[in-house]
Amino acid sequence: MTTTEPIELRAMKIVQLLEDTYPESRSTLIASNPFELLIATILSAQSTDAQVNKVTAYLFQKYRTVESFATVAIRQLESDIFTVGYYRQKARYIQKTCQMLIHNFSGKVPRTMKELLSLHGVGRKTANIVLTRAFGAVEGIAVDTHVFRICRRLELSLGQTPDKVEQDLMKILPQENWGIVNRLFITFGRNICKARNPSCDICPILSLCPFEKLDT
DNA sequence: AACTCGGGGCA
DNA sequence: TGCCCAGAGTT
Repeated sequence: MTTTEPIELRAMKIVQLLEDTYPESRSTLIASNPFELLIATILSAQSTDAQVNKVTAYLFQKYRTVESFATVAIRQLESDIFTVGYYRQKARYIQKTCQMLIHNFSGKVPRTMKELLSLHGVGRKTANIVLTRAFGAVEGIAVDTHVFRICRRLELSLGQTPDKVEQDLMKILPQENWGIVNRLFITFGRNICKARNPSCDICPILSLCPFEKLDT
Protein backbone atom coordinates (compact mmCIF):
# COMPACT_ATOMS: atom_id res chain seq x y z
CA MET A 1 0.00 0.00 0.00
CA THR A 2 1.03 3.58 -0.47
CA THR A 3 1.61 5.31 2.83
CA THR A 4 1.52 8.89 1.53
CA GLU A 5 -2.06 8.65 0.31
CA PRO A 6 -4.56 10.77 2.28
CA ILE A 7 -6.61 8.63 4.63
CA GLU A 8 -9.87 10.03 3.22
CA LEU A 9 -8.98 8.77 -0.24
CA ARG A 10 -7.97 5.35 1.02
CA ALA A 11 -11.18 5.11 3.06
CA MET A 12 -13.23 6.01 -0.01
CA LYS A 13 -11.52 3.28 -2.03
CA ILE A 14 -12.14 0.77 0.75
CA VAL A 15 -15.86 1.55 0.86
CA GLN A 16 -16.05 1.40 -2.95
CA LEU A 17 -14.35 -1.99 -3.13
CA LEU A 18 -16.51 -3.44 -0.35
CA GLU A 19 -19.65 -2.17 -2.12
CA ASP A 20 -18.46 -3.95 -5.26
CA THR A 21 -17.82 -7.09 -3.22
CA TYR A 22 -21.23 -7.00 -1.53
CA PRO A 23 -23.56 -5.45 -4.15
CA GLU A 24 -26.66 -6.46 -2.17
CA SER A 25 -25.63 -4.03 0.56
CA ARG A 26 -27.11 -1.12 -1.38
CA SER A 27 -30.41 -2.57 -2.53
CA THR A 28 -31.55 -3.59 0.95
CA LEU A 29 -30.51 -0.41 2.67
CA ILE A 30 -34.02 0.96 3.17
CA ALA A 31 -36.38 -1.36 5.01
CA SER A 32 -40.05 -1.23 4.07
CA ASN A 33 -41.50 -1.47 7.56
CA PRO A 34 -39.88 0.58 10.36
CA PHE A 35 -41.79 -1.17 13.12
CA GLU A 36 -40.84 -4.67 12.01
CA LEU A 37 -37.25 -3.53 11.55
CA LEU A 38 -37.22 -2.14 15.09
CA ILE A 39 -38.50 -5.38 16.60
CA ALA A 40 -36.18 -7.51 14.47
CA THR A 41 -33.22 -5.37 15.51
CA ILE A 42 -34.06 -5.66 19.20
CA LEU A 43 -34.26 -9.43 18.71
CA SER A 44 -30.96 -9.59 16.84
CA ALA A 45 -28.64 -8.80 19.76
CA GLN A 46 -26.11 -11.62 20.10
CA SER A 47 -28.19 -13.84 17.85
CA THR A 48 -27.83 -15.12 14.30
CA ASP A 49 -29.85 -13.95 11.31
CA ALA A 50 -31.31 -17.45 11.03
CA GLN A 51 -32.59 -17.33 14.60
CA VAL A 52 -34.08 -13.86 14.14
CA ASN A 53 -35.67 -14.56 10.76
CA LYS A 54 -37.35 -17.66 12.07
CA VAL A 55 -38.80 -15.82 15.05
CA THR A 56 -39.91 -12.71 13.18
CA ALA A 57 -41.66 -14.73 10.48
CA TYR A 58 -43.79 -16.35 13.16
CA LEU A 59 -44.14 -13.21 15.27
CA PHE A 60 -45.44 -10.84 12.60
CA GLN A 61 -47.90 -13.44 11.43
CA LYS A 62 -49.28 -13.85 14.94
CA TYR A 63 -49.11 -10.23 16.10
CA ARG A 64 -50.35 -7.75 13.52
CA THR A 65 -50.48 -4.53 15.51
CA VAL A 66 -48.36 -2.60 17.96
CA GLU A 67 -51.24 -2.92 20.43
CA SER A 68 -51.15 -6.71 20.33
CA PHE A 69 -47.47 -6.68 21.32
CA ALA A 70 -48.22 -4.15 24.04
CA THR A 71 -51.05 -6.11 25.65
CA VAL A 72 -50.12 -9.79 25.28
CA ALA A 73 -49.16 -11.66 28.46
CA ILE A 74 -45.41 -11.39 28.89
CA ARG A 75 -45.09 -15.16 29.43
CA GLN A 76 -46.74 -15.73 26.07
CA LEU A 77 -44.40 -13.35 24.32
CA GLU A 78 -41.43 -15.01 26.00
CA SER A 79 -42.45 -18.42 24.71
CA ASP A 80 -43.02 -16.98 21.22
CA ILE A 81 -39.40 -15.82 20.99
CA PHE A 82 -37.88 -18.64 23.04
CA THR A 83 -35.36 -19.62 20.37
CA VAL A 84 -33.33 -16.41 20.41
CA GLY A 85 -30.77 -15.55 23.07
CA TYR A 86 -31.74 -13.28 25.97
CA TYR A 87 -35.37 -14.06 25.21
CA ARG A 88 -36.74 -12.97 28.60
CA GLN A 89 -35.16 -9.51 28.48
CA LYS A 90 -36.08 -9.12 24.83
CA ALA A 91 -39.71 -9.97 25.51
CA ARG A 92 -39.75 -7.23 28.14
CA TYR A 93 -37.93 -4.80 25.86
CA ILE A 94 -40.38 -5.42 23.02
CA GLN A 95 -43.46 -5.08 25.19
CA LYS A 96 -42.23 -1.96 26.99
CA THR A 97 -41.10 -0.37 23.73
CA CYS A 98 -44.50 -1.04 22.12
CA GLN A 99 -46.28 0.46 25.12
CA MET A 100 -44.05 3.52 24.84
CA LEU A 101 -44.67 3.75 21.08
CA ILE A 102 -48.40 3.90 21.76
CA HIS A 103 -48.17 6.23 24.72
CA ASN A 104 -45.51 8.66 23.50
CA PHE A 105 -45.36 8.39 19.72
CA SER A 106 -48.92 7.67 18.50
CA GLY A 107 -47.98 4.07 17.79
CA LYS A 108 -45.35 5.05 15.20
CA VAL A 109 -41.60 4.50 15.24
CA PRO A 110 -39.97 7.88 15.91
CA ARG A 111 -37.42 9.29 13.47
CA THR A 112 -34.80 10.91 15.66
CA MET A 113 -31.91 9.46 17.62
CA LYS A 114 -33.09 11.10 20.84
CA GLU A 115 -36.59 9.71 20.59
CA LEU A 116 -35.42 6.23 19.63
CA LEU A 117 -33.01 6.14 22.56
CA SER A 118 -35.89 6.94 24.92
CA LEU A 119 -37.43 3.55 24.09
CA HIS A 120 -36.69 0.82 26.63
CA GLY A 121 -34.33 -1.73 25.11
CA VAL A 122 -33.23 0.55 22.28
CA GLY A 123 -29.62 1.65 22.57
CA ARG A 124 -27.25 3.48 20.30
CA LYS A 125 -26.64 0.59 17.90
CA THR A 126 -30.29 -0.35 17.47
CA ALA A 127 -31.25 3.31 17.04
CA ASN A 128 -28.54 3.76 14.43
CA ILE A 129 -29.67 0.74 12.45
CA VAL A 130 -33.32 1.85 12.48
CA LEU A 131 -32.44 5.42 11.53
CA THR A 132 -30.22 4.25 8.71
CA ARG A 133 -32.26 1.44 7.25
CA ALA A 134 -35.80 2.63 7.92
CA PHE A 135 -35.43 6.36 7.37
CA GLY A 136 -32.10 6.91 5.63
CA ALA A 137 -31.45 9.56 8.28
CA VAL A 138 -27.99 8.87 9.59
CA GLU A 139 -26.75 10.59 12.73
CA GLY A 140 -23.63 8.52 13.29
CA ILE A 141 -21.82 5.25 12.72
CA ALA A 142 -22.52 2.38 15.10
CA VAL A 143 -19.15 0.99 16.13
CA ASP A 144 -19.45 -2.62 17.22
CA THR A 145 -16.67 -5.17 17.70
CA HIS A 146 -16.40 -5.80 13.95
CA VAL A 147 -16.17 -2.13 13.00
CA PHE A 148 -13.77 -1.51 15.85
CA ARG A 149 -11.41 -4.33 14.88
CA ILE A 150 -11.46 -3.52 11.16
CA CYS A 151 -10.79 0.17 11.76
CA ARG A 152 -7.73 -0.73 13.79
CA ARG A 153 -6.39 -3.14 11.20
CA LEU A 154 -6.98 -0.70 8.35
CA GLU A 155 -5.59 2.09 10.53
CA LEU A 156 -8.62 4.23 9.81
CA SER A 157 -8.76 4.86 13.56
CA LEU A 158 -6.60 3.69 16.41
CA GLY A 159 -9.06 5.04 19.00
CA GLN A 160 -9.29 3.09 22.21
CA THR A 161 -13.06 3.36 22.62
CA PRO A 162 -16.00 2.93 20.22
CA ASP A 163 -16.91 6.60 20.67
CA LYS A 164 -13.44 7.74 19.63
CA VAL A 165 -13.44 5.42 16.61
CA GLU A 166 -16.86 6.74 15.60
CA GLN A 167 -15.62 10.33 15.81
CA ASP A 168 -12.61 9.50 13.64
CA LEU A 169 -14.75 7.68 11.06
CA MET A 170 -17.19 10.57 10.82
CA LYS A 171 -14.29 12.89 10.00
CA ILE A 172 -12.82 10.54 7.40
CA LEU A 173 -15.95 9.39 5.58
CA PRO A 174 -18.54 11.59 3.82
CA GLN A 175 -21.89 11.51 5.59
CA GLU A 176 -23.57 9.84 2.62
CA ASN A 177 -21.44 6.77 3.33
CA TRP A 178 -22.12 6.51 7.04
CA GLY A 179 -25.21 4.37 6.68
CA ILE A 180 -23.62 1.68 4.58
CA VAL A 181 -20.31 1.44 6.41
CA ASN A 182 -21.76 -0.62 9.23
CA ARG A 183 -23.30 -3.24 7.02
CA LEU A 184 -20.26 -3.44 4.77
CA PHE A 185 -17.79 -3.75 7.63
CA ILE A 186 -19.87 -6.26 9.54
CA THR A 187 -20.41 -8.49 6.51
CA PHE A 188 -16.72 -8.13 5.68
CA GLY A 189 -15.79 -8.81 9.31
CA ARG A 190 -17.81 -12.00 9.52
CA ASN A 191 -16.70 -13.44 6.20
CA ILE A 192 -13.12 -12.31 5.70
CA CYS A 193 -11.64 -9.91 8.25
CA LYS A 194 -12.47 -12.24 11.13
CA ALA A 195 -11.29 -11.70 14.68
CA ARG A 196 -9.08 -14.76 14.43
CA ASN A 197 -7.55 -16.31 11.33
CA PRO A 198 -8.61 -13.53 8.96
CA SER A 199 -8.78 -14.68 5.33
CA CYS A 200 -6.26 -12.19 4.01
CA ASP A 201 -5.58 -14.47 1.03
CA ILE A 202 -9.03 -13.74 -0.41
CA CYS A 203 -9.39 -10.17 0.88
CA PRO A 204 -10.69 -7.67 -1.71
CA ILE A 205 -9.00 -4.72 0.01
CA LEU A 206 -5.68 -6.30 0.87
CA SER A 207 -3.82 -3.77 -1.26
CA LEU A 208 -5.28 -0.97 0.88
CA CYS A 209 -4.51 -2.61 4.21
CA PRO A 210 -1.44 -2.12 6.38
CA PHE A 211 -2.34 -5.08 8.59
CA GLU A 212 0.34 -7.75 8.64
CA LYS A 213 -1.86 -10.62 9.85
CA LEU A 214 -0.48 -10.22 13.33
CA ASP A 215 -2.93 -11.16 16.05
CA THR A 216 -4.37 -8.01 17.56
C1' DA B 1 -16.35 -0.45 34.70
C1' DA B 2 -18.19 -4.84 35.59
C1' DC B 3 -22.01 -7.77 35.47
C1' DT B 4 -26.07 -10.26 33.54
C1' DC B 5 -28.89 -12.52 30.28
C1' DG B 6 -28.85 -17.23 26.61
C1' DG B 7 -29.05 -19.98 22.38
C1' DG B 8 -26.14 -20.98 18.48
C1' DG B 9 -21.64 -21.13 15.76
C1' DC B 10 -17.24 -22.74 15.63
C1' DA B 11 -12.72 -24.93 16.79
C1' DT C 1 -16.47 -28.69 25.73
C1' DG C 2 -15.06 -23.82 25.96
C1' DC C 3 -15.08 -19.47 23.96
C1' DC C 4 -17.34 -15.86 21.48
C1' DC C 5 -21.16 -13.18 19.59
C1' DA C 6 -24.94 -6.79 14.60
C1' DG C 7 -26.58 -5.21 22.89
C1' DA C 8 -28.71 -2.78 26.62
C1' DG C 9 -29.98 -2.09 31.43
C1' DT C 10 -28.55 -2.24 36.12
C1' DT C 11 -25.47 -1.64 40.01
